[in-house]
Parts: sequence; C-alpha cells; structure tokens
Amino acid sequence: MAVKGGKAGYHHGDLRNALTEAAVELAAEGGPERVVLREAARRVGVSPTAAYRHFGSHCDLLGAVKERCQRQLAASMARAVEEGPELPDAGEEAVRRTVAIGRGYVRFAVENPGLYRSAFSRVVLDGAAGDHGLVFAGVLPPGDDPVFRAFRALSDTLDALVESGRMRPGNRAGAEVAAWSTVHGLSLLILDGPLARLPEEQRDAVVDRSLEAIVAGLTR
Amino acid sequence: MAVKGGKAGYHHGDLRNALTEAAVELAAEGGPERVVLREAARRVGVSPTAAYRHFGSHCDLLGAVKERCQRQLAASMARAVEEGPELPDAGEEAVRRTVAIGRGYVRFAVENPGLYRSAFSRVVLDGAAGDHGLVFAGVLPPGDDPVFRAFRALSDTLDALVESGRMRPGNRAGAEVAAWSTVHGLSLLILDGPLARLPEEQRDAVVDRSLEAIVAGLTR
DNA sequence: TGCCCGATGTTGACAGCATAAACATCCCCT
DNA sequence: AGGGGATGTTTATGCTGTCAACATCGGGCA
Repeated sequence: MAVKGGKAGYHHGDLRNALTEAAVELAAEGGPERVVLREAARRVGVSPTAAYRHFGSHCDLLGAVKERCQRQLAASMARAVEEGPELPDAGEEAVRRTVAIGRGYVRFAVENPGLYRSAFSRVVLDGAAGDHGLVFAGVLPPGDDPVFRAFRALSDTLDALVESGRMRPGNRAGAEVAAWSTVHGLSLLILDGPLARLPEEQRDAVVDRSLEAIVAGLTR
Repeated sequence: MAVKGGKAGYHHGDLRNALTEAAVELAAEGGPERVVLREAARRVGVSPTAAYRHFGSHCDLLGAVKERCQRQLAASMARAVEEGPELPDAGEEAVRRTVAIGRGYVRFAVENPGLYRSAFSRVVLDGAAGDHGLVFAGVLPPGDDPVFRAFRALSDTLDALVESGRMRPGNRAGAEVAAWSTVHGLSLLILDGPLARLPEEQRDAVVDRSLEAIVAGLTR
C-alpha cells in the first residue's frame, strides 16, 4: 500500500519517511543536537520505540537526516549556478560558475544553519563502510547521487578553468579540496565561529573577498 | 588555601580547575559530545552536583573546555612558526610564516581531533555577550589572551606580506578571514568530512596544495 | 579564644533521553 | 482461511542535566 490517503491505523505505512522528515524539521530548528528520536516519534504521533523498526539506532536516524541535508546543500549549489547568466567567454564562464558554486554553498549555510550543521555532523554509523567517505582522491565514485552531482559540477568547472587556459594544468590537482575547504571554513566561521556576529553587509564582503582569493590562487 | 599538598577533605580546594581538566580530558577522548558533567565529577572523585558550585550549567563547563582548547590550538600555531628557520628575505619570511601558521593549525586538528572540535563547538552560554564574538572586523580586541595573540600573529604576518611587497595593499582587507577559512575548512573536512579516509600521505599533499593556493591568491 | 555564617560539597529526587525485551496487532501470501 | 512476518506498543533500565534540602568546613568577627 504505502501512503494511503485516509487516517492511518495501527500501521503507519510510511513511518521511516515520516520520522526522517520530522527529524529534518528538528535539525532545521536546532541543528543535529536537537534531532531527538523520541521527539520525532512524538511529532509523527507514534510510540518512541517504533522508530527502531526502521532505524538501528539514533545515529542511524541522524545519518538519514544528514543525507537529506547534504542533498539540499547540493541543490542550493546547483541553483546558484543556474541563477546567473551564462557568459560567452569560456574562461569567464568557468570562473563565474566556480564562484557561483561557492556562493550557493555559503548561502545555504547562512540561510539554513541547522541543516548545514547537520549535513556535516559527525555520525558514527555501525554499518561501517557504508558512507561515501573518500569522495576525493582523483577519482569520483560513480552514481547520480545529488551530492556527487554537486561535487562533479565543481570538478567539471575546475576542468573548464584548465581548458579555457585560466588555470595551469599543474595547479589542477587538489583544487577541489582547496575550494571546498575555503567555503566550508567560511560557512562554519560564520555560523559558529568568530564571524558569527558580523553584520550581514560585512559578512557578504568577506565571503566575496575569500572566494575571490581562492579563485585567484587557483587560476594564477 | 588553594591546592594544598595533602589529601583533600570535604573541601577540594581547586575543584573548578580539576573539573575543567577532567572535562578537557574527556574532550580529547571523544570531542565535545563526550564532555559529560557527571563523568567529569566522577573522575575528580566528587559528587555530580558539586560542579554546580563552580559552573552555572553543563554549557558553562563546555565553555571552559572550549577556551582551553582554543588556547592549545593557538599554542600549536605559534610553535609551528618557531620551528622553521627565519629566512633572510622579508617577503619569503612572511610567506613562510603564513604557511607555517596554517600548517600548525591543521596539524593541531589532525593530532587532537577531540580538542579541535571542542575548540569550535557551538556553546550557548547564557552569560550573553561574554564570548569574544567578533574577533574580526578590521579591529582586534586588545588583551593578551593567547587566542588573540595567535590571531594577531596571523594578522601581523599578513601585514608583513604587504610591507615586503608580496601582497598588494588592496588585497589586504579580509585576508585573515580567507586564510582562516581555508585552514578551518581543511581541518574539518579531514576530521569529519569526505577527506576523513584519505591516507596520510595524500592528506599532507592536499593540505600543502590548499595552503599554496590560498597564499598564492592573497599574494597575487 | 570561640562561634557563626557563607562557601563548598552531598544526598535524594525528577524529567528526559536511548535502548532492549516482551507483547499486540495488522496484512500479505499460501 | 489462517499462519507468520512486519510493524507498533508497553514496560523497564541506566544514563544524563538539574533542582532542593541538608551537611560540613573554615575564615572573620565578638
């Protein structure tokens, strides 16, 4: 059956999903530490331990939340690229895309602090090797997981920087990491770190400046 | 009295400090989420609620831990600068220092994951404005707090880059943030993020590459 | 000198959390 | 038709942070 219209009876029908959604809502409200199994169950209107039919543990639930948050982050990055006008010059277009991806990244963090923190929350899932750990190493894992799509978009953009002559081929290796590090650090310094109280205007300025710096460093 | 030699009686004498140290130890073992008030009290050999004579809440304790961790991080940065040989050329020396600071930063994170995460753990302390929030904004708060000292060291180094002609004055603004963001993001991607499983060798490579990139971007 | 009061530490209690075991209900498949 | 696995509930345990009431110590005033 799954998700029939009427009132749910003894069996919910789509509990795993419902719990995950409630948990994501909690994450949005207060970050990963507010993702509480019992509260999620309460919101769905189900007994606390019902969750254990769908999640091995609290960490498992958090893992599901984390994945959804990563997806949303990836979507924000993709959207930011679409927003701007495509530039005729290949090099300028590659630069525009790179900066847009970074801006989309930071913007998501600023607009969804709880979700962003959840996307990078440390989660020790017993299902050992399950998580896509080493996204980086030169080779990307295949699959059209939105997270990988976003990462691939960055990767492709950097390739375009090389092809258009904006980046020297020798600088290409490790460029993803450098770019990602900068926007990630920027986001966290703004959310929880010393930049937390910066007024919006100055915040935008330092974001722009940092993006400019890292892109300059890569395209030199 | 404070810290008399012999066995402590009913009154501990230095409980606040002892609790903080035990809590830092916990943080070293498992990050901020393992900083548990009751466990710290247990380790010190005191009743759970005794802590409330010295800390307003669990968050207060975590705040104390956080401060100590920040100090240790700052010390690691300073040490990294001292380690290398001073270069004769002012410009090269400024670059060396900048890179060394970054390397010391990341090294501390890699060698002390729990402490590093604790240093940036989100902590909502009711004593509102207490925390040195806006470290940045062009002006540094005065005082010789080790954290500020470390930050000032970075700031001075960047100034030196300008004075030696390595950095154009127009690029100076916001440079601290860009540099800090990169090393911070790098550290976290390595600790909890997609770079977690990178073998040490490759990890060092991407760190070097990222530092190179951001310094290049700033000194262009 | 003595003693009294505030600082410090303890006991006991409560609510909320993750989690496990035993039990109840439903619905699909034979 | 009905049996059995999947799904949900009840109950219980031990952990956590935190409060209130009580105990003890020790320094400063008489």
